Amino acid sequence: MAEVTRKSLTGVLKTTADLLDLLGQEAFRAQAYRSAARSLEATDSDVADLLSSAFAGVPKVGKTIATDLLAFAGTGTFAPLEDAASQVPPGVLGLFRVRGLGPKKIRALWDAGIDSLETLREACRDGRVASLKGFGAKSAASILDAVDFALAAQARQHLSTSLDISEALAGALSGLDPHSSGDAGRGLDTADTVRLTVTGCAAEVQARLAGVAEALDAWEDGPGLKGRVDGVPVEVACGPAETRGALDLVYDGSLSYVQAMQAEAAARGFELTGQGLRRGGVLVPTPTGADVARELGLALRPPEYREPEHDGLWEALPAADELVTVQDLRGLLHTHSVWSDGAATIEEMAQQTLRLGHSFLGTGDHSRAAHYANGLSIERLRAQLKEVRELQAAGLPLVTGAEVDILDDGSLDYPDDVLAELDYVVASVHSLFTLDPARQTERLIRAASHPLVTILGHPTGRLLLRRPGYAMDLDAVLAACEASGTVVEINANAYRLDLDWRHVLRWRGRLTFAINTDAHVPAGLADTRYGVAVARKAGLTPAQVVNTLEREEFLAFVSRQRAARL
DNA sequence: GCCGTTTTCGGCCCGACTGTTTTCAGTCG
Repeated sequence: MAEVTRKSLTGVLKTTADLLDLLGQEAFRAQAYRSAARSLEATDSDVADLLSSAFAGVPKVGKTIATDLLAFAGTGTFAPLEDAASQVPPGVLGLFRVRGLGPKKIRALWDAGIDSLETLREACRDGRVASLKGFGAKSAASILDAVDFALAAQARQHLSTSLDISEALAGALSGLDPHSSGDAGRGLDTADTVRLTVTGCAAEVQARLAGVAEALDAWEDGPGLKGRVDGVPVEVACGPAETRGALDLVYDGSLSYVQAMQAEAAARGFELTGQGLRRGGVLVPTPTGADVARELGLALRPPEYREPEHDGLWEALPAADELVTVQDLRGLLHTHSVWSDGAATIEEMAQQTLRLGHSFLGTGDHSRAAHYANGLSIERLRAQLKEVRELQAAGLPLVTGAEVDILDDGSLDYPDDVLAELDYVVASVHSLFTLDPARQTERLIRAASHPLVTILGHPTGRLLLRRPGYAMDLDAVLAACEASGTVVEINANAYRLDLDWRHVLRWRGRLTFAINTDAHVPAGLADTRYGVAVARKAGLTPAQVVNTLEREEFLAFVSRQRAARL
């Protein structure tokens, strides 16, 4: 079997929890597996250490779960999951990906003979769902929408998943010059297949990947292999050094860009394929993509700019070496701590920020309306400010902030005099996602125009592959940000990536952005790489990203922003 | 199932919203 990862450990725990809920077991038992998964996500220890210490000291992982997880690492079988799964048809588990369906409703559907996303879609259409007890016409319609979303999403992975797998494969292929290709290589927010290119032959790739990928098979057309890692489809394309440039270009994509390049090549009497660049059937050596472009007399687009949205636009965008990088980010803003729903102290988060090479941390815990997230009352916020001042006195570079809930009417969850005590303010929506579009737009415009709001947090509320953003007039909200000088967040959490790069691309030059991790654990502070991928696809330079400023410059920026609104 | 103990078992986050009901169950953040 493939090696256990943090993701495979937390995956079996979460799936077990879902199944126990579905089987009607005591809710707290399922919750225990979920808590254990969350705890494993939050711990900083690597998987090897966790296993060798038998999970000693990991909160929420007791004797039973620790023993079962160790057995899973050895045998690939997690006993509680096997037990539960044997009682449930495999397709039923997929129903947990449908928004609005929980264990009780899924159980009701299963009892009615609906046991997969496909059969659920049919049952929504033919009226069976609407006629079930506890369901109705409105439920059936919203479930159908959610099923279509889930079916479309199931073939794709988050950028973080794709890059994790890509890097694991690259490690196994070291020496063959592995290159992250395909959607993830271009920094796209989601990817269908994880693709790599290497210099070498298929037999060597196959030998290297034994034990890393499963179900490895040679391609039928051309040199390469396909297989799966953690259930995710992977493809490795390979070839000799003299065709590597063509290989990279073709497998990097996008499809429309490659087809355009192939058409340009044909117009010049060449044939461009993954097997190389040929003229009159004779191979033209092209070790790099730049060589291909030079032979064809074309400019080579940076991989970031190869989507259809960049057509006719990319030449006016900054060159790749001018785009913002993770190293350019000085401050990590909008972060959580144990004060609300984070898993680490402010001090631990700040230390990790410095270890990653950034220069300051901005606190950003939840405000009082966020009960579920242990949001801070005004009294607790002031106590937190006192702690921050002590940490600052001890030499930690911090700025104070909060992620303040935008209330029903667009007002904020703390009064102005409290907001004014903070160095910066992120305003975010965490409630009333289904407000009618006109009211939602009005609500967000009001919040974005508030004189003390520094940054509008995760502006659309989307969760990639899970739910679309709230219905509203996004351009009207972004125009309000432009008018009031409010910074727009690029939430770097790989499950959000909100604002979407396509909107950032459209609004670049008119807005200032912040690349924020929204980290709840120290490891989450490294999510900057995903937010930076968004910014690069949108052509952003460091000057357009507010948290490339050093601490004092950032504080001065906020002062100017506030002064301009008086 | 985990935790913290009154060391043997009770408590584990909860308010708001939605669509279904006919007073509330289920889901979400």
